[in-house]
Amino acid sequence: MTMAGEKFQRNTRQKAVILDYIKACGDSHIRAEDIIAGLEAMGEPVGKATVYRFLKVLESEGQIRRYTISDKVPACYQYVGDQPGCREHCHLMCIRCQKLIHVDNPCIKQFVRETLETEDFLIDESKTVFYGLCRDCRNFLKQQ
Amino acid sequence: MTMAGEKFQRNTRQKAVILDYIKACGDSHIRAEDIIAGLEAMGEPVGKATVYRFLKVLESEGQIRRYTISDKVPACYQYVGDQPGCREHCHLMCIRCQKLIHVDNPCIKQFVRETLETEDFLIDESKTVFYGLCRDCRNFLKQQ
DNA sequence: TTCGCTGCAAAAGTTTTGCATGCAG
DNA sequence: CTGCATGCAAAACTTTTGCAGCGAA
Repeated sequence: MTMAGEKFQRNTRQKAVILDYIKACGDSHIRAEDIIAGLEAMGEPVGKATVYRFLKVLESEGQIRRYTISDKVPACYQYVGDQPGCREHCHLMCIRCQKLIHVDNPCIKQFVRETLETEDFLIDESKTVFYGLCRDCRNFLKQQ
Repeated sequence: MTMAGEKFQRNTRQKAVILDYIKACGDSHIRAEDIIAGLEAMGEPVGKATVYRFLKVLESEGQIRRYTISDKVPACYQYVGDQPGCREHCHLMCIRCQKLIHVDNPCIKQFVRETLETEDFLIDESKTVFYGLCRDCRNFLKQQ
């Protein structure tokens, strides 16, 4: 018997190794291709379609987060975990070195409140990524 | 004889109608496909490759801005004009209906300033997309 | 007469889907 | 048994590229 909105999920070797692999990557951002190649190298090959399908499930469950840095680069994924507290902040990402910085700024909280009032739009702050250039990369580019 | 970094550009009918079309769209975001279809409908057909190639040129010149809202949706373009920065803004996107809303909020400007000071991180506000649910979609989900 | 520009088709590259088979429950 | 899951290949889709011919300067 399944609940209304969610589909019953079977436990398979493939799902287990995919999730383990993502968890083992910690804070770093990995692409679907990394998972496929990594599991292949570990002697636990999983089909490409299976990986993409399960990534969608994990994302909809909130277990992982999907980042679209740009459309020139494949999407990246990151393990979030079950603790809801870690979702209450947004991120800065450097478009050059892909460094990720956590941000918890009152301006953003205020903006989220205002947007709900003025636009009637409920922002999910945890999905927010600000793109730009970090200090190191700006210095590097200056020297070019 | 061309300057160091820039390539000499020839004036052609295609470039003229493409740029005119983008300008005529004003503030709205248009996709490459919109331009191709629009010009086709106007009796000024331009090849797909030509459109994409010229869009890249216009973007590198700063005449238009390119938005990658998500990789589920094609890139959008907008005319900027001669005063880059004057239309700097970010976006709200509904994760259910994919509606896009323009936002020009002082909280965000403030956040961008603070982030440059405290994190030494230079945010490109125009690349920012806040994801969430619009009023219509929240009402729809409530009724489920 | 240059040599950048155009347009078509094909390629590139990530993500999705159809379908036959496999296997968890 | 049931029917969701898997894996392969093909498709879907946006964007890029190769190339022969065109045309602006």
